[in-house]
Amino acid sequence: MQATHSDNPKKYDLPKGYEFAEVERRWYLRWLEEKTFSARMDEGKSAFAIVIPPPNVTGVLHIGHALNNTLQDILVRYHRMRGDNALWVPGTDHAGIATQNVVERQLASEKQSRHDLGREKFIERVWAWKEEKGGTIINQLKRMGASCDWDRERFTMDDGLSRAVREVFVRLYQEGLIYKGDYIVNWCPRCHTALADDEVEHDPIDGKLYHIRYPYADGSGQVVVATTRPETMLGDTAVAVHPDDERYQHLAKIGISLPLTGRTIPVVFDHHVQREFGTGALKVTPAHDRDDYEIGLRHDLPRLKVMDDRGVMNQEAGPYAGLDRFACRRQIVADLTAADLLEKIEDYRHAVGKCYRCATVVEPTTSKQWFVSVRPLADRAVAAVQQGRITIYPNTWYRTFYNWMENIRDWCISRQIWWGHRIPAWTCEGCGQLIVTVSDPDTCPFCGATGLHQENDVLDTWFSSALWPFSTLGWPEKTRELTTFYPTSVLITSFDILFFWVARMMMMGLHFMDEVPFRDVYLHALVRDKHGKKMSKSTGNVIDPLVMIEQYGTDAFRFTLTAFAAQGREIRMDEERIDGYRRFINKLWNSARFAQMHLASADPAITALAADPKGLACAHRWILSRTNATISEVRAALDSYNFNEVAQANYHFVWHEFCDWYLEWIKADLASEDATARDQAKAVLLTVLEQVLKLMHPVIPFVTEEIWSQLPGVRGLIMVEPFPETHSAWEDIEAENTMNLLMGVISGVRTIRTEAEVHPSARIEATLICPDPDKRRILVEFAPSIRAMVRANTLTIVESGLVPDAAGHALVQDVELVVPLKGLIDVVGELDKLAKEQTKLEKELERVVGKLGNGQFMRNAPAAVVAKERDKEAEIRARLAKTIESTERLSKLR
RNA sequence: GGGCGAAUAGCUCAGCUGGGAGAGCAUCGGCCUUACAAGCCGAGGGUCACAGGUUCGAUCCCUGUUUCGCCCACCA
Repeated sequence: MQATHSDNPKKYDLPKGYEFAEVERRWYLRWLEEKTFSARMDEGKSAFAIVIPPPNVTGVLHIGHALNNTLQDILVRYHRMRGDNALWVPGTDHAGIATQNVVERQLASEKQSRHDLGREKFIERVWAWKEEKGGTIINQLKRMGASCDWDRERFTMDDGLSRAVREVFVRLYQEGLIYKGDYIVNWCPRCHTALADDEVEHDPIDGKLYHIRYPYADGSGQVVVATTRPETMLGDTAVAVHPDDERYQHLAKIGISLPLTGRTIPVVFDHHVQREFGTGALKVTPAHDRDDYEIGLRHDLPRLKVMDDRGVMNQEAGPYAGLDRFACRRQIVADLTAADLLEKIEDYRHAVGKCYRCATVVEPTTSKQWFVSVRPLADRAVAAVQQGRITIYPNTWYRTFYNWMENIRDWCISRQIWWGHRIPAWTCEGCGQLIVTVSDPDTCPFCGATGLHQENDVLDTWFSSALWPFSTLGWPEKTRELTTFYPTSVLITSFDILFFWVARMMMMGLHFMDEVPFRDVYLHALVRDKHGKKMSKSTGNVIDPLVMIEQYGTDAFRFTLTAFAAQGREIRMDEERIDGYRRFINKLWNSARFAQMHLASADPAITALAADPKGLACAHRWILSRTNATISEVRAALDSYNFNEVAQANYHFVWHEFCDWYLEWIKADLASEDATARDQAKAVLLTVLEQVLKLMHPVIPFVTEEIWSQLPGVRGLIMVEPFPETHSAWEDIEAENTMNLLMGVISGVRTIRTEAEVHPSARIEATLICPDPDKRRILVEFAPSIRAMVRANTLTIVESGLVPDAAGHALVQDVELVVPLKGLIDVVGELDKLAKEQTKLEKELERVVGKLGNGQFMRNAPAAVVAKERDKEAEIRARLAKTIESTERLSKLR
């Protein structure tokens, strides 16, 4: 790259290609040094705050994080430039099970288990791991350019947040909203912990449905029950049938002799039973099935646990004790078959719950757990959303949100692992009382005894993250941060944690702060591969953000994510697009290089010329008007979270208006002898470039900062420059119309050239036939520019005239473009094209005429639409006439 | 079983409250026109999944169908 630079050392200060790696490192360090990411706590300004969805401390940056944090950074940078007191709070989540797993694996490689170390040592070990390796993702966020206030980085287990967690737990307990209960939970036999309902994933599997004969205790008959899990029959404490099921009315007084155990169990009548399913009789295992648990409660059935925490059959399983649950299933099936009690086995596809961490089949089981009564909390969250105190984007999520909140169950918050917030509850060995306090008690407040035992369980990780928006701002202290930044402005996250996290933040925020945690929620899409598949290591379709950054640069990668971030549900990431946007960054870079070449010696004060564009040449007024429109579009898109439109508007403006037309157009001015022309061009060039760099800085911070620093004059950082605002003085419809005409004419002539295979460097003679006097004046005025842009020796502009036989011809608006051709033209090909064109126009005309002749249309359609149709008709007629004319002309040449 | 979403150019996607569809990449043709060949100038390419309905008019609204995807749910 340096080699190309030295090709022309005098002319260019910037290297020919954008070298992102060095630039990105340099500017990020500079931003950190100057503390530009720090919130100023200036209470006079309006606050804009975002709390980061804390990534797992074990995490490495994946493409979902990349998207999530790019969008947040865009908003924070935008608001910072707008002059808001902007704060982006970063941090990480202790991620209970995930982190514990990592360290346990480490121990396993040393042939140790956490039990060998004991709880205290194990936790020390996890902390050590966290200190050493836990910062990975934070550094990766920095490479993404994230402008977080790093001095405020938090961790869900740091002292302040731990204090908040205890405070919340104790208050909820005192308010009766936390209780400890015997309950059926989803148990992961591998992780040895309870899982929340939403931590269980249901996958359909091909299983079997076993139909088992349960004989009556008196030997007078039998009832057949169906189950997918025969091993649970050892824990059956009833058979249930529907109360209205006539087939089974006689069972009221009959007991069932449970096979293989000889226990006698009752028959109960319960509405839950589906009469149509199987035989309409249901075996009831209250200790190992959620439904059966409920039935058990209603009929006061005993709960017989037949498995232990590892999924191994226990003493209650009698001869089966010691068998793994699946081995036990096989044995039971064999024994039932031997006893001729198995009526049949059917193939059966059904959903099985699996642990979201390790995919082990979850075993529903009863145990003592801690719960939050969520109903009252959920109701407040629903009310807040209904009242519009929180706005959800995109709005398709409202219904889903309400639906979930209506059906929410109590939240099991205890986890049987070691890494996490240990539940602040102690049992007194003396009096047996439960003590729940913020600070560790020395003695029992009830009996004064000193033997206190703290709960072994820790809290669900989501419990602490639910407090994140206020705990990170210093709660329960009454801090300036809280009064300044709470409620935060917007939460940006992926929709898959709407319930895990977002809803719970609403509940906790409303309960403890009496105010919503954020005004807006923006739920972005899930990033998939280009075929719509989930990215996963096993399928090998993962796009690694860090590799993308190395390869294409952070800005190109960020721009791609932004361009993809429409308000949908999934984003299909295509690496080719990243490459495309890398070229865009390079294009921008080179436009700056061009500008630099002409502006090197310029006084930046010349931009004052652009403040009032009235006296400027048309192209300048046009680009300022387009700049103004782009500013307006970009701001609107940012304000409404339409990120893809931000990218789109900038891309189109920079490449296709600023570069393709404006820069080409002003080349002549910049080379002109006329000092006024040169100054105007320089002034507007610099003005537009400044505007566009600022406009794009939130999306592509590095390259904009680099270019900005190279522009003439002494400059501060672009990241603290004011964001562009629209100027009504820049809006200029007339200039836009004029330029549209000129650009149309130029493109038209170029098309003729290309189609006639005129060599690009060859000069042509062109004639423009323009009956409209106003347009003719414009064409005459800009003839030199047109000539340059179409490479014409002569450009004749006339009111009317005949088209010579051998000529390329086209119609733009009502201007006829004529290029006489010396060489051969492809008469047959041309005629073919004209014929095609003619039928197309005739069809269109038919439709338009039909429309205008339709009384209904004329009566009902708005005047503007009718006028548009009329214009269209006139235009089609004119084109049609010209097409027929051309056909006749060319036919003569055949 | 409920709920939600998607179906638009070869590919990946836009298309705001209904007025004959756009971009990038890919394809084809031509250019080293000194900011950029990581580029420039052009071109081709679409029954907007299917069938109805509402409307003067439907890619857009309604109903149904097909295909795909997601979420929730207690049918053993």
